[in-house]
Amino acid sequence: MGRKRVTIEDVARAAGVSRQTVSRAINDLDEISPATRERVLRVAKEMRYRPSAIARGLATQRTRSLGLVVTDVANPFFADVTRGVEQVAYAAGYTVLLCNTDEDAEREEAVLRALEERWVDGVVLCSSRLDRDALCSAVARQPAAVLVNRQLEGGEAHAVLIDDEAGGREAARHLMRDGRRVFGLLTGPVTSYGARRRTAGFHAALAEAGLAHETDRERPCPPTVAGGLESGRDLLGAHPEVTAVFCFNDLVAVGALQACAGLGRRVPDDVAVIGFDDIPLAALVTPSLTTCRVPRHKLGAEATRLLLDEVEDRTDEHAEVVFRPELIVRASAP
Amino acid sequence: MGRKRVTIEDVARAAGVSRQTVSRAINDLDEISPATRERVLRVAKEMRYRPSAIARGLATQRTRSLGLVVTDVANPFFADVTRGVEQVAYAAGYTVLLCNTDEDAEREEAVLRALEERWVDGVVLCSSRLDRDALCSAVARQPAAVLVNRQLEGGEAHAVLIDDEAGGREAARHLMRDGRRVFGLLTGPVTSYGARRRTAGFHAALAEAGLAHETDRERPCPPTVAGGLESGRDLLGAHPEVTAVFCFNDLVAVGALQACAGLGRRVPDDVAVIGFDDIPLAALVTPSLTTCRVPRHKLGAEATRLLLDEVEDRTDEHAEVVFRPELIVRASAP
DNA sequence: CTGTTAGCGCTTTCAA
DNA sequence: TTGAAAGCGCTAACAG
Repeated sequence: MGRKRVTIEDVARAAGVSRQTVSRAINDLDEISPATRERVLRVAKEMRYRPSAIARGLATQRTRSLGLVVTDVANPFFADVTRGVEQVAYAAGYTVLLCNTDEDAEREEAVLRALEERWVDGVVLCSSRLDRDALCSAVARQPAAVLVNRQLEGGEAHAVLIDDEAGGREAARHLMRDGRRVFGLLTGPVTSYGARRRTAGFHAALAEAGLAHETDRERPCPPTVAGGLESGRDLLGAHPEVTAVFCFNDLVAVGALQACAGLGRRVPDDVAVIGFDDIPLAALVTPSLTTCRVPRHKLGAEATRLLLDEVEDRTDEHAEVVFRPELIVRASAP
Repeated sequence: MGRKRVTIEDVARAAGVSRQTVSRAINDLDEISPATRERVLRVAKEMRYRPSAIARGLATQRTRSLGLVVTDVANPFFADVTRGVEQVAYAAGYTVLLCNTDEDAEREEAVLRALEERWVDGVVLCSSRLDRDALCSAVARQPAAVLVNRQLEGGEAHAVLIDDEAGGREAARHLMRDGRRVFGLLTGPVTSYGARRRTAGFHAALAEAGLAHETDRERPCPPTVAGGLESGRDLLGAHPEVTAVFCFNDLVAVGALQACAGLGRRVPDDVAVIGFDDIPLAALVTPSLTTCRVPRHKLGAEATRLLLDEVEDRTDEHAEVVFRPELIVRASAP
């Protein structure tokens, strides 16, 4: 490990040509005779030459790398989004720099700064926790950017979204059809754009049906099993009249399931539970979770496609792609 | 988006000093007067100057970035390892490039090549599927490398391991204590080093107890729920006499649970099931999984610590760190 | 078709 | 304490 690097100069010398000719060969340009190209490539291969992406980046001002910012890599939601991003990026010859923000706005800004210094060609920013102004200027400082699960109303950036309101609405309607009337909500992080819209959709459906709802039966929580367990306990303890709980995501819903078990409330007989995302776990817990399915992989893939369009100048406008969640009915809320 | 970049030159001009002086200020070197440093930093900040990691990398031959290679980001095991890596790397000022191999050796080599071209300072390589020779030369081409879940007997690289044999042994002993005598194994990917060692440990414990075991009650499988389901069905169908199944990991074990359910075999009454890793899911399925807990986060963190030691020349020798798995007894194999 | 020259933005000498 | 010159490895623009 750690021997000298083989440079384009070394290859040029060994092949008896100029650096530029080597460059033409390895980049498959056509101002070069087939014979020399072949010879150069052979020499390069023998020497195990690897063109430096760093030097190339400095020369071309582009790095063929993309930043991906998520709040938590260990969240199955982002794991799938990440795969979608990776797949499209890799196919187009780009590398992905993955960054974690831990739901923290400061950390998010630090991470975006680091990506900027690394000259990534663009950024996929998921579930940003920045406020409007900070987000706006952060996005403006990147050469290209696509938001996921978040929107800038002015249209300053591409956005790939799910119709959170529709999801919330469908969940509410489904519960009402089942005869439920008193609802609790575990609303997730207060800084989450999606969380607010899901709640809004849920409220809208209740209002439509002329049903009263008290917001003191709502609890924010971290988007984790632990968060759902704790806030779920609190909610159900304070409001034993609740017969259905709509959760920010499936992890929270699993926590809610545990809270029910701990309090001796049967699911779905006493309390129905609905999650969001349809992560693989949702089908595996007992009772299995009713949830709003989100095309996570597509979210990442589509975001990356849009990003590459912008990076490679194939588009001027800022697109907005909305995926509609699909209610998956399972045992926790039949 | 996409305005001109502010360079060190711009800052130098604006501050009325040389580029070198700006460099000294931003890198906190001490051959500079406090007054100029302060002034330069103020100007740099006003201009929102961001030093280019690319140019710096070319000049210094180091990029302050690390590669992380895993077989699947969406696997909760690697998600936690990734967090461990990220945490240590970030604290030391390094960026992490995450790469997926999809359990494919060719893809793994491609990914390592890409990292080499990007001049990462070192690589954390998890669960490599390369054969000994390929792995050896791949490692030799990186400036520094740490293997996770894999070992090079010659000691050509740092390795962070779990004691897979001990895990397999403990699982077998636990099942025998419960009176089980006829075992099936879902052994995971054939190319997995850990898989072979887990199976070996399991075998060893049976031999120790003088128990016969037929290897035709063993099935390899992809390390996923689907893989466990399919191979589990096949195994239990062909060998109804099996009363306990030891699985490569928890995902496979969950698949096995589903296979049992499908075949009407009760767990643990008819068939006991043991997994490996103790991913969060293990405690959440019904019946909850007995499994060997592996300190995934520590695995990643420790690997990165070793890697940084090598990158920053704090060590010469190749360390080998072994974590011992801990048997967590739950409902699937009491 | 091939080579030469210049320069990407930074750090590393070495002088002043 | 500061600055000037050179170079990291590559590509872009131009000449031949």
